[in-house]
Amino acid sequence: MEFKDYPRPNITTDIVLFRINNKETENTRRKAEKNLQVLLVKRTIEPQIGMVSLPGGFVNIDEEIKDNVKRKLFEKTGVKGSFYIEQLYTKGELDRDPRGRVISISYLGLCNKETYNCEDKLNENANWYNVYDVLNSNKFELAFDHKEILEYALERVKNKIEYTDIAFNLLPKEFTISECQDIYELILQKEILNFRRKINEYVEPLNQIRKLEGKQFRPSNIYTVKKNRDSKF
Amino acid sequence: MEFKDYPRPNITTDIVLFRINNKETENTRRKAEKNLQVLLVKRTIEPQIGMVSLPGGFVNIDEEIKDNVKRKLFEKTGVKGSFYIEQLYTKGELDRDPRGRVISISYLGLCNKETYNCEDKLNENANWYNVYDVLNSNKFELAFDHKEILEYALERVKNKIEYTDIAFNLLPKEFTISECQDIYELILQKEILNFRRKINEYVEPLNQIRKLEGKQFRPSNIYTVKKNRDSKF
DNA sequence: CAAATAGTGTCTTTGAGACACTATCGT
DNA sequence: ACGATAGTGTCTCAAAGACACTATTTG
Repeated sequence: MEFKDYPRPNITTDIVLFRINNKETENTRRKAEKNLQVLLVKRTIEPQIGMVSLPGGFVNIDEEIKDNVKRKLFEKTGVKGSFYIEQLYTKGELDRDPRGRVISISYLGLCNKETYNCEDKLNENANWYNVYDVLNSNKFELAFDHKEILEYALERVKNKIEYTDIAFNLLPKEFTISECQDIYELILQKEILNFRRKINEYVEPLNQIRKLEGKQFRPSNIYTVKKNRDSKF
Repeated sequence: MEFKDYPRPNITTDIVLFRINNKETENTRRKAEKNLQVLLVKRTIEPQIGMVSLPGGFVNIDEEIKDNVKRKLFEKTGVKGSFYIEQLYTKGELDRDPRGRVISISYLGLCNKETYNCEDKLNENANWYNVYDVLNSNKFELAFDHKEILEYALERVKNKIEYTDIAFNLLPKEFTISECQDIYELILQKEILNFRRKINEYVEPLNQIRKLEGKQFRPSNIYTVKKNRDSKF
């Protein structure tokens, strides 16, 4: 038994992949440049040539959606790995792509230097962009409705970071409380008091210290995510 | 400029439409039969004939997704109206439909007797079912992966009811605190203390009283949803 | 008055916020 | 000692929970 033939919409995926890329300066962390980045591709063909867009592409009829997300991500940007992804939203407005009817299933991804091939070079037109620059300045223009999707992804992270442990997907296995706090403050866009205490139930100290070369201040403990705590997710 | 032709997956929508249908008994509300219901359709054709399924169907290439949800809902069940709907999740596993590749965009709907045509008769194979009966007893078998979608919808409501005002979409414009509490308790599946106080910031008393015929107890005030409170959504 | 629901008062416990304090490194 | 970050102690205040109490209806 088969379906009858009729004109079908195109199906694509798009992924909003975030990473953190903070740069520390001289002898201070406070003045560090704090960077929440998203992976985008500069368009080299019409329509919307020259604009940046989320990596993604058409879903084959015999391909699982998640496999398509990973495949297209690699083809367009050179990035692969095993990082956190979750479905975001499906957009299908009639006029969202001038070429025809396209329904796009978007995904949110969170990676860190241990969960993707960060040593490899990116494809020619792929680049990591500061999220807030992309959203707020008009130096970069996002193709199609990708700005909307990016905003939605950021909103999702902003919400879920408050009641889940997704933030840790942006951190390597071992991290300091300050590194973790940077992430929360970057995403929530505000200073957080008593962070150490709030995050305490989620983390576990290894009994190791991380000394930073040439930094003249107290080294911090190294922590990992606590497993088997009673979480809702 | 057009897309090239290639084999495309089928796109459908499915809607999980909830309503509340409590029956009061004799002279008491406490012992009332409390009913959270979902609208399902008995399948009359293969595959999975005889099972119940969520109303839905194929998206036309020139049809907005939300329009398709409403259209298919009406065609399959006879229900129409202007009630709350939101997108739930898009499922597209290769083997989820034996007839071929089907990607389904599911929606959650919440209605009440004022927001849909409840006076009209339902289509022959459509019916309202108690949600917990459907999920927990094995009297009803849900077709395809619709049980998973129904569980997901219930989970979504359960979560959002705690931090949004979606619950009020299950109530008519005017209601009593007890009616409202019934909904929260039905969905969260637990008794709630101090409910009146918790809901207070969301509701506003009209200065009217609802007397119930033959009920020998204090009549309650009538409330509406408070507008213009500073909400996040 | 009794039965049943509607609605309030108030005590206790818990957790969030503010912020001062101690600890530890390199120069 | 100083500058910078790491980490703790503790006070205050507001929200959540428990539960006893009052109010209003009809038979």
